Amino acid sequence: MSDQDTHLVLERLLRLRDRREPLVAQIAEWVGAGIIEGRLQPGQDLNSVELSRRFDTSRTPVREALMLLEQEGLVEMKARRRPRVAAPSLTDIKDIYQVRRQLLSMLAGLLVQRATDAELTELRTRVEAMRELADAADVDAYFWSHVLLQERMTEIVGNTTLKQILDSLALRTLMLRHLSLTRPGRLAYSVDDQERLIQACEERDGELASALIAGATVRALRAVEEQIEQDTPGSGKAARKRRSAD
Amino acid sequence: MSDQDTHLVLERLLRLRDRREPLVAQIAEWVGAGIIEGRLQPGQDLNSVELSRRFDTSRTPVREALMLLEQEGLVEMKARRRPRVAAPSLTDIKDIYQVRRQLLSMLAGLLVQRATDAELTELRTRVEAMRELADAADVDAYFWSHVLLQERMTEIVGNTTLKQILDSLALRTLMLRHLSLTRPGRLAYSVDDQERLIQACEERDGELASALIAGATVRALRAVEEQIEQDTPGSGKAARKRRSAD
DNA sequence: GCATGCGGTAGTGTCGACACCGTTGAGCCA
DNA sequence: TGGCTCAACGGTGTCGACACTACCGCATGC
Repeated sequence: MSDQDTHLVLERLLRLRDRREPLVAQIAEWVGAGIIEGRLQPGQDLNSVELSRRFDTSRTPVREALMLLEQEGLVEMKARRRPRVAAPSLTDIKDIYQVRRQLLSMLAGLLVQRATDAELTELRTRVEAMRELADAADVDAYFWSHVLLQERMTEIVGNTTLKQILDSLALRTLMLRHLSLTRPGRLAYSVDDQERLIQACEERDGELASALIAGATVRALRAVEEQIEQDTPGSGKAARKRRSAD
Repeated sequence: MSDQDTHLVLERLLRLRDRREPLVAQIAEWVGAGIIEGRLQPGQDLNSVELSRRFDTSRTPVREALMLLEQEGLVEMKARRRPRVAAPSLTDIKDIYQVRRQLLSMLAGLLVQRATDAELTELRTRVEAMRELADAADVDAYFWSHVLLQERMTEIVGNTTLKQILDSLALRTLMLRHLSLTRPGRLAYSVDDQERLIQACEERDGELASALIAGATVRALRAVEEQIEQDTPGSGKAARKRRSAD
């Protein structure tokens, strides 16, 4: 998947289409993608003057873009302080995954109730494509397909509120998931989870689907935790996660 | 409960403390309270020029305040269009309550696990105060106490993400709840629900607590639905709820 | 009478400037 | 040397102005 597509996905997750001017959208996408891809480190200052120079605009649209990302939990803003890339603590991360688990299992239940057979077929096609990406160890492509799959599921279920919240939580975990999927073997596990989930949906077994997706979420969190442990032996040097309220 | 307190609650729900300049906070509180109290009707235009005149500022802080409220679902903004007071459709409302039910039942489960006895005592005290308000039919005071009670519960549980989402959903339903609690008998039902919930927590029965709060949410939705039916006989005159994407 | 095209108006998005505040580093004192 | 003060700097919040656009009423043609 190309950078072009990355921005398309971000545009959808941030609901930029028609909601914001293209200028603001462009900035939000660039910064958002930077955070997710790790180009911008957690805790790093996001100087609005510098950003406005980079995009050759005034600070007003930059500010607006940063506020958008703040809402999605990617950026932290305090009055009169420089905005920074969000640096969620381990506790924050666990909290996010806990809520996510609950809502995903709700999603699975609704999916079983509401998805048509045709829609399930479509989802299965997507998962099969993902299996190929996983086999090819194409982490980036797999990663974004995963996001798109989930977005499609929320669309099928049709609960706008649920979709918005899950999109927001997805964004928050994107940078972490990007890390965790890099772990060897994780891709295969992940695609297996997806396949089992689709199967349960096809068998119209809501309980099973909920349980499967909840389990997958727990495993995803565990992978992230291990990755963080590994990144910070003792109390690491640079990329150490800091409590957001410090 | 006075207007003063209303604004204090709003300040907390909108997380304005330290996050925004006082000027922005003031505008957001005024508009937010207006929407919740019904002073500003759903669908009504929120002219930023007029607002800036009212607060004797430029349009920049007004814009920022409106964006804050947009995040919380109280205001709808489309690029180059006038911001409007959100007018959720009946479907939207059902969706919100569905998600809310799920998260509240998660909250109840966690509350049972994590709340200390002292904290439960505190909650019980609050509920007892609420019963008095309900007996006195002091709708406004009951209404805000209810919001505060829930906010306290989320604090006790200590999951920041969960708290933020529930606060946001609470705001979205506030104007509806304000209506629904006005219905005769509703206050008594509501306080009964709260009392049973606390009891279940004291007995450390997570399943029961979850079920109770879920039931209470369903009843709240039903009350809102009835209220809307009543407000719009056939396809009412002024305050008819309109699809947000029209 | 009705649809269509066309200004005028009102309101939004962006800009550059300015005032205010947080930060930082140099100098000072103990 | 170590902690404190303070001033210069860098960056944020707000402002008023301007360009652009959605909206609305009007006129025109049929």
